[in-house]
Amino acid sequence: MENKNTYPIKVVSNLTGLSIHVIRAWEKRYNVVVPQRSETNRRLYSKEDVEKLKLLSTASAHGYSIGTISTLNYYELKNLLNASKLSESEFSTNRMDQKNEVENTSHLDKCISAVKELNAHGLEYELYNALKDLSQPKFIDELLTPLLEDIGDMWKSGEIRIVNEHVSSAVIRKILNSLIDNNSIPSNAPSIIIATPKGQLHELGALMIAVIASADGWNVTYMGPDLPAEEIAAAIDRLRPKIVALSIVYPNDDFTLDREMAKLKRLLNNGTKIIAGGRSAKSYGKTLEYLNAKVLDNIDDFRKELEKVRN
Amino acid sequence: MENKNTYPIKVVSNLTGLSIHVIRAWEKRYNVVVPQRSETNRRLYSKEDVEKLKLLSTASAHGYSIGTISTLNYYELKNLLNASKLSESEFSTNRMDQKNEVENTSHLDKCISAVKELNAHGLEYELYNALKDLSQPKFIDELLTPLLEDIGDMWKSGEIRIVNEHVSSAVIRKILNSLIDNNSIPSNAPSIIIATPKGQLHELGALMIAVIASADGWNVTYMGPDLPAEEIAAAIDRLRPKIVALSIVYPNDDFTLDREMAKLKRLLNNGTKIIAGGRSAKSYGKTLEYLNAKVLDNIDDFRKELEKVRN
DNA sequence: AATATATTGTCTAGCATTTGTCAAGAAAAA
DNA sequence: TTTTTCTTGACAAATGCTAGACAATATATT
Repeated sequence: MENKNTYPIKVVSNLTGLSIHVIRAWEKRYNVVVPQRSETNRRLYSKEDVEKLKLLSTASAHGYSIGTISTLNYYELKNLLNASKLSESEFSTNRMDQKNEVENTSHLDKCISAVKELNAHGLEYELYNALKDLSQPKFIDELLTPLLEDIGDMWKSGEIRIVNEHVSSAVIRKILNSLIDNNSIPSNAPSIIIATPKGQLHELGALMIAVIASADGWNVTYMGPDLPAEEIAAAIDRLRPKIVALSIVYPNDDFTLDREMAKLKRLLNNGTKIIAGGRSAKSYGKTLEYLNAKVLDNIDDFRKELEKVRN
Repeated sequence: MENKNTYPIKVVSNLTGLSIHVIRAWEKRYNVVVPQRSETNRRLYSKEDVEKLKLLSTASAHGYSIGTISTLNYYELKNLLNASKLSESEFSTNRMDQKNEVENTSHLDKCISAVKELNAHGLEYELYNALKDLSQPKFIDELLTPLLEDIGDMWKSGEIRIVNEHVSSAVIRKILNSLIDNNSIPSNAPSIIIATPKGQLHELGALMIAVIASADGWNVTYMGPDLPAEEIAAAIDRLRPKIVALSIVYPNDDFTLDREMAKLKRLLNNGTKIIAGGRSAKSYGKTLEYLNAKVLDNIDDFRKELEKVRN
């Protein structure tokens, strides 16, 4: 194979989820990987470099400081992550052959084609493929989120039918479900409840949040869509979670939600933190403020909030 | 084994469920563990440190005060927890521990307990356990089906709340999804579309059917719940499946469904076979007969029908 | 029973280190 | 031209450290 040292830094950044700056900083400060250089001094990363950086990236994301793990080699890193039961999502679908190259059509484009063609298998295959290439955060932030937006747009514009949206949702739901790993969390991990209030049927956003919290080591209880306030309150009472995350997607002309939120407020008395997110969360500003809910714009803020509450 | 002291305090906090503050406090006050320090005075914990802290954490969570157990070593702690039947196993809620020895409690009973306790992880764990013990058909016929019936009954009788039903559904959906294997299906496998018509929100039956068809080597396109007739027709038109399976769960006072079925009939003209199943399918006898649909009572008949159509 | 004492988890303040991010200016690639 | 990449240096945010204080419980003493 000719393409042994073929990854420029931008590609490495995409593959690992690390920013270009961070990759260079880690090299400068710790020599975590020292890529070959082109004749003109460009960094050229090998496949092994990328793999090691992926491991370092997930380890770093789970609290290991780069300084302490920078000296470990590939296998020591593997052990470290296995020992902590934090191994990155394992999708060794041995069947899926490696067509690593040919990245000209992006994952997103392929996914959109599959959606239009009502090709559920194609969509699923492509998403798993992307998962192999991208880190999990990138998968969610840069593929799934825009894909869902595009599907929504295409649906609104009549470019696709309801059935396309349904089938795609089913596939995405399946994949998100498979990413929620409940087996590797410590017994006394902090708990989070995830629900979408009554009148809110769309659940993919909630599932994404569930995946993120699970990857971050939270004890996730996913309650699904369309749950009345008193039911959410009952669950809080029973499970005493640190956080209740509400996913709110539908636009703001929905008075049911206001009523439900008021009810929830009445029913709560303990210190559980409430986080609201989703496309339309902001439109309920007053209601949510009244609930002492933290309103989050985007997924990354949700990640940060998780960290904050945890400590 | 290399005894790497590589765990920084943040990771230890995540692994043990203890806050960083508590870890330091316990060290300052009782020296429960005394980690090595880095050159710059950062704490570096060993694997043994982490294990001991885990034990201390669960013991503490179960009422032992840290002062009284701080002097115990690893094995004394183990004994203590075993003696109290509080092993750190992730899924032993203290309630269930007491009937530990009684293996005659069936999977079903354990699942029902988990449902009542709103213990999503317990339910998931138990179902996976059952999956290991039982063959897939038995799992569906003898565990999942009665479990769903029981959940329905308990819900109707007010023994459990809506939220119990929701959480359980989410878990079961997750497991069923994971059982649909789309990777090992040959490209020329016969196709089947699975949907629940409009007005039919409950989808677990449909998912069970999807699992069965998938296990039988069919190319499954699962379209999810609540799909209008013209959308189903569009999908049939596009995918040309051999079978369309409709899952009908709600009781028979639903006129929407009659209308939807009539519409579907109008929209279809090819030779696709339609199968209807689900608790309430029979109540729609006339309507479905008019559609030339085959109405099936139980899952086994569905399996047989699959075989018949395939050949 | 009431009071005193001890225990324990949580928090703050001030300082040091670590780490992610950015800017500027030059060079190479698209 | 525009984008990408390079190096260097600087900065700000995050994290960790110590010491000490506080409030809520638990335990002991009167």
